[in-house]
Amino acid sequence: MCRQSLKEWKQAIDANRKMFYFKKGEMLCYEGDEVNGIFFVYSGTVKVHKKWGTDKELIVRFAKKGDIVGHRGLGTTTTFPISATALGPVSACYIDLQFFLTTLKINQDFLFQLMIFFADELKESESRMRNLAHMPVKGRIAQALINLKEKFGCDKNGYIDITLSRQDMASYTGTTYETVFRILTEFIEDNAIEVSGRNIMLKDIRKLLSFV
DNA sequence: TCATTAACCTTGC
DNA sequence: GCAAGGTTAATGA
Repeated sequence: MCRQSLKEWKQAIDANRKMFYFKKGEMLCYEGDEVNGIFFVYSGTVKVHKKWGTDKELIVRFAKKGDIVGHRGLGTTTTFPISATALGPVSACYIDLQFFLTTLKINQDFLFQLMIFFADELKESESRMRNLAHMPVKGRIAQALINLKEKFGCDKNGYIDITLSRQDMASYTGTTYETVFRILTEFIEDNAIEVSGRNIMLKDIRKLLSFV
């Protein structure tokens, strides 16, 4: 996006946006809800998840600052195919769908950026689907840890800059929390990672990659 | 601040 | 994967 169009876009957003603040555990949108707009995450982390069977959930992806949530309602369906839950305090900006669609028609650069975003997301989604289907659990968890580190980076102590419960890890990797716990223990014994509470530090990425 | 409760973690089977 | 027991976090008085 060029400077000018970004500036115009931001000004337009300021005129149309509504800021929303969510506490930990609060939901931005519910699967099946009518789509009236989309969210831009301003701060905090959001998990995007989907019901899987009757009571299981699968975490599709994590959205952080600057990411879009709810854009998949843009297609021919008029309801959200996913739910989104705040993992911590989140501020998000809600853009009216009509305004968003109008902007897409007018702002070519923005349209282009969005297309790139969709392409990247599709690529990641396809690779995750393949992994869930063919990779052993250990490989999936190793891959998930590497992905999370790439996406969220590390805090000042070297731990991955996202706090996930074992439950969330399990939902993200398509397994149960007991399995997550046991495999994390194996990784610790292998000296591949270090765990402090819910924080995880990757110590030996090459070792992790050997399971992928 | 403390007690109660709920959610989450860990472990053995 | 299930269930039990322990731990931590959240809530309300």
